[in-house]
Amino acid sequence: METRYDPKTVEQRWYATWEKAAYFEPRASLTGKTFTISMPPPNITGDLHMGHAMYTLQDVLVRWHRMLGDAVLWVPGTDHAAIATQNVLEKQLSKKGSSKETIGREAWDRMVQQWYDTTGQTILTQMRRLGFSADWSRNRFTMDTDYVAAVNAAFVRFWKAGLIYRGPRIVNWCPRDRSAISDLEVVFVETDDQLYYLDYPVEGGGVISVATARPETMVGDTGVAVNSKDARYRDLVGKMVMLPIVHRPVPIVADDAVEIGFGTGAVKVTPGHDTTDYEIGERQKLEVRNILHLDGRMNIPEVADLDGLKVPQARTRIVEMLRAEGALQKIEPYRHSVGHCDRCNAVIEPLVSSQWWVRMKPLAEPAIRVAEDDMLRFHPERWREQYLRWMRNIRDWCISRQLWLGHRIPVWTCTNGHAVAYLTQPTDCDQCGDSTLTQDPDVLDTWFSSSLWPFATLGWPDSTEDLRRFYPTQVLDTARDILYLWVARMVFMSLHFFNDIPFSDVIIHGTVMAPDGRRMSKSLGTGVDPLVMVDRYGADATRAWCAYFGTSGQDIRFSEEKIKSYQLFANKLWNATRLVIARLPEGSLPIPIDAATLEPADRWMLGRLGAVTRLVSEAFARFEFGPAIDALYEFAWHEFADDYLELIKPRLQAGSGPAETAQSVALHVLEATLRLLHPIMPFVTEELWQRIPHDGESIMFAPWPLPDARLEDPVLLAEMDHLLEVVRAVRNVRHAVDPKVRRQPADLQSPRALLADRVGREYLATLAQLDLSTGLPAGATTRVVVIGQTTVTLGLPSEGGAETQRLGAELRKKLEDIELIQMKLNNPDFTGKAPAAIVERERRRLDEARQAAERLQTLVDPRSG
RNA sequence: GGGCGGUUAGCUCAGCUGGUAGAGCGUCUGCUUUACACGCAGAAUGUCGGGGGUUCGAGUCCCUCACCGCCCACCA
Repeated sequence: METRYDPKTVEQRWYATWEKAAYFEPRASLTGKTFTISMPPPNITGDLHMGHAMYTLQDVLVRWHRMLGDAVLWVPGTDHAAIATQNVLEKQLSKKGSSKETIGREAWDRMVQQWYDTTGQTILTQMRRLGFSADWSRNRFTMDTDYVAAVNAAFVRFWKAGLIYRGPRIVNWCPRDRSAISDLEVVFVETDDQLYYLDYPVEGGGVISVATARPETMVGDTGVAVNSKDARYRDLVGKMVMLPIVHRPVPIVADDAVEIGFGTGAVKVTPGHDTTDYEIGERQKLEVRNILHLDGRMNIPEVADLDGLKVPQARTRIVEMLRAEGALQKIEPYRHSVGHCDRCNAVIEPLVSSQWWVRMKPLAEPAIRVAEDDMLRFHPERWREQYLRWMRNIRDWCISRQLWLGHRIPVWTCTNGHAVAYLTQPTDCDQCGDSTLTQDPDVLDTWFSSSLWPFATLGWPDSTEDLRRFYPTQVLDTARDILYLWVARMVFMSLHFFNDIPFSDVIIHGTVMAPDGRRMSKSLGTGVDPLVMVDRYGADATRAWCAYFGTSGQDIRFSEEKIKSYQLFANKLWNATRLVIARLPEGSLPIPIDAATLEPADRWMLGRLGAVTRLVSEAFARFEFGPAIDALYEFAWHEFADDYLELIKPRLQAGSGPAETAQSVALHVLEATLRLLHPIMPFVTEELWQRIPHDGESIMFAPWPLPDARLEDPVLLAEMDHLLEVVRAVRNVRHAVDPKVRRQPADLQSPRALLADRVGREYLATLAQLDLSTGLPAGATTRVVVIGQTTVTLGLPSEGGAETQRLGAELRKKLEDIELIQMKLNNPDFTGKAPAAIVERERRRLDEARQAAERLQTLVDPRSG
């Protein structure tokens, strides 16, 4: 074996082996249970980024459950991401001076198909490099024929249940995409703007002042609203005002949506272009006037000067006109949020348009209940409240988009005007038999189709074997930004179609930020390519980083050094394995451990393994991977390699008798540790596991280790701690006296090796009197070191220097501690009110501190001992 | 406007039901000891964002302020 672990070839080789052997496909369950995760489908346009690397958490879970013996299925796939993809393709066309309108629908569809065919698999191929054990044979795409059928089925069932309606309502209109978008796809950006105060003349004399950030919409005003409790305006309610410029009379109405304290307390109402105003208009029966074309330009034929202008120009022009009419009172600087399109960043223009809607109240109700009843659990738990808040305040969902890409709405209208939803293209109208049918031109919101993901990927609406076997799923892991867009919607979809939740545990993993704390983004140049990390440090190291930070629930700054530390960890495992199998004939079978020949160090090690096994299993069950990897790192590196392997080295080299036990214990612990680590670091563990004696074809299906509480021995643990303390003290003294000391016997360089046989045969009791002063050069002085109950006699060549001073400082600190504890124990409030166990512990601490002080005294001034 | 999260060693982060602060990286010292220098053995480093309070005792509970980040809202 090489002295270094090289992830590259190992990863490639094992991944190919696993995939070829169909290891990622579900096997028969040994537990009677299944374990299913639907992978959040990445956008087909996207490149792999750190967000996807976080899916490592899902792989950890599925790999763990495979080892537990469950039938495991992790379903991968991709989403067509209608708006995003359309933007990409439109950009391509515009580069060539063309557009989708120019090439026409047919050519466009071909272009889309070609795009899907060529880019579809890239991101999934990249995921393989991270070792993801998803069942690629079940890969799904939201535009697959089967999936389209599921989308249509969902739509038709909603339709039949009366949950879908079409109607004109105010929507968020993106003038660039020329499509409606849902509330969730509007991002609000704080903008420095201006607030305009306009004076509208009131019928019978006087004016009423209104404040607005959008003066250009005044040409669409159909009312002025005041709060009914506002004494200032009470007498004006019911009167008419005359709009400037268009010279159209509109009524003053009372509506309590108006805040008395804001602006002037009077609001111009533009039901056609403002969500709030639309609602006021509905309540007050105000006329809805449209003043915009679908591309966002002014549609105001009665004012030739304005018609066809873009909004900013129209605003300037209207302000001039208002000023000329004396209707502009003042302008104030104003900061407020302006809605932008999530995808193309254009300013959203609310307008009234006929769209398809899903009635949300009946769907939300059960979705609220499952979270309240804790059937649906969130990790971290606080996301439950966020989910509930959204679900409780939900509004109807606008599911139609005026795009050229996506699932067409399966509604056909005949010449007699009968609109009906069909699963497939109908030949004649259900209602009148008319055979001239036209399909609705709109497509569905991407999230309508993706919210069917967990069951549509398993074959729904057909009752397939997969659906029966693997649905509902268990865990859904994703980033928080699609909690409402996707997670919440999957919940109510599943409750509607299955009367069951789609998954029982939702993990919201932290978002990876750039090292400087900014958002990771390609445009900012702050993105980190996970594949570059895989190239540099290996997939295992990259995964370990994700697992470490992923489930803390906190956003995390990217730290390459931490990934690197896991690369070194993999290397450590590699070398520890080299040592353990150095004297083992190739092809050896597992060696059973003979309990009768176990020595204290062996029992200590096995006990520690049991404790770590328990800790890791419990942490995994709580989805807390950070503490799990931490414990495994500490255990494998420091306890197993640094302590145990050093202790048994002499035995390993001896070759027989106790050597065999040491060998078999070391192998046993190593093998179990590899299994515990496998879900997080699959490659290096498989490679090493295959090189040591093992049972089975792959570590992927090796049984998950069970903790053996019988082996955990607190007394032994305390004794080992004591031993290691003795070792440390001896080293310190040596270091104090002469940092450069190196002499025969070499054992002082490696006191653990020196102590090993005492730990073994004579047990720790021999430590009571430990003489390390033999074999020293002439002129050595002798020191006696007391550590707890152990006396160590050391022979050392010269007196100490700087280190003795350090020990002096340590002694002073100890004396301070003693004083502090003393004070505490002298306080009757403490001894009277604190629990007895705590007081007892303080007493013990005091004793220990005194002993330590004594020891330090000896070291600082050898003559005093 | 409302809500949530964060503020702990130089950096990145852990710290469960309150009992005198931990890890990794970095820094410093020594060591090429035949598993590993991608290593080993040691060391140093924190008024736990500020201020109050509860308590025998607070990083941990309560109040309050500040800053950073996120989410929600009919911010005319």
